[in-house]
Amino acid sequence: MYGNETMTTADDTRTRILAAAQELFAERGYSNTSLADIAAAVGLTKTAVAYHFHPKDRLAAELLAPAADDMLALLGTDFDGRAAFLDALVRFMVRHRAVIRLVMEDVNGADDAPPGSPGEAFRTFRDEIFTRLAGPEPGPESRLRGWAVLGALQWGVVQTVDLPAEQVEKVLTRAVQAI
Amino acid sequence: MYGNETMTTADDTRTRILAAAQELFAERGYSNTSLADIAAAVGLTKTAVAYHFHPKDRLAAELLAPAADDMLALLGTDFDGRAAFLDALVRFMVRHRAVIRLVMEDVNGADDAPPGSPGEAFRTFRDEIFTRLAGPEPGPESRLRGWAVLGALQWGVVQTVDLPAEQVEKVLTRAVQAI
DNA sequence: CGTAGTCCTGTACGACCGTACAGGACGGCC
DNA sequence: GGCCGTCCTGTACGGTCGTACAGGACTACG
Repeated sequence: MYGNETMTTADDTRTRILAAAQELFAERGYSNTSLADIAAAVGLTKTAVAYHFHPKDRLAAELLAPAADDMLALLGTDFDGRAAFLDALVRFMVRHRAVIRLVMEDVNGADDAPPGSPGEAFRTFRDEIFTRLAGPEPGPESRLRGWAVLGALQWGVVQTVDLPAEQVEKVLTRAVQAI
Repeated sequence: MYGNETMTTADDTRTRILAAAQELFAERGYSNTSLADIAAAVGLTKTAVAYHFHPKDRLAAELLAPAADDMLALLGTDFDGRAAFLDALVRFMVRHRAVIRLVMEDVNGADDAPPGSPGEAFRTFRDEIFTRLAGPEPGPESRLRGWAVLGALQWGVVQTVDLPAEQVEKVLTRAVQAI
């Protein structure tokens, strides 16, 4: 080992990589963040990062794993009334605000969704959430309001990661239910 | 020329390239759209696209030119009351909804803003708009509401390009003023 | 007819991306 | 000591990006 000082070894580097990647993904997006960027933020080479997380997807997948569980729970349960669903949605968004950008946007190139790909589940998630918000075959006004809610939540949650979760939750819940 | 049929020549290709680029930028983002993608959409080679718009930036710049004028007007004028400013902001967003994603997001890599670059003006624009919305040195609640408004506008406007502008304007104005 | 200018293709380049692979430094275990 | 597995570096490959450049097809103009 390097010395008797507090050592930086083991899979602690994994978590450091994950933390750096989370931050960079949040501010630049997935496809605009290279392995070299992440490596530089942690003080390693890009091959070292690739060693721990083999395809680049795995980084996103690992970051998204906890959110994925809550996603299924959110889509699986029946809420009585729109307000209840909105509450649960806000809670979900706030809880995973550090990776919400990955959920809502790119993961893969944001276009075609090769079926069975990791990012495919997330785009269908976004659409599913939208359907829950606006209903199936929504009219123009419902569509507008639905997207407005999603946009307000995403931006509100992403740009205020430094604020306490309860406060964000409270304010956004009220804002979103007013839409 | 090719024949006596309606000819596709001249700088009409320029506008076709612009149209295709606008659409692709809107749905995939600037940095995730290559010259080859645009070229394929118009039925040309990427070098042909590069011939008309020399650095790639120029494509974005040309698309953003009309919005840039309104940006300056929006920031330059003093509105009495938040409602009046919100009205003007919604009008701006709806009018340029086809390129709002470029205004709000990437144009360049979305990170550092090399001073004097084309995209720099747009990030400072977003921040300036936010300051107008939330005030200077805003408290947590104002920050949250400000970003929620911007998010609602962006998503609402981008995802409903097929709807008539007046309807979008009306619904979003009400939604945003409720936040 | 010749010449210039416009529009486009083909090819090639350097930079960067994610990935693969060989090898080195190191600790743990026999 | 010898050996193996883990963690990391260095190098290299194929692919894609934006860009530069030479040349061809064509029209317009003298």
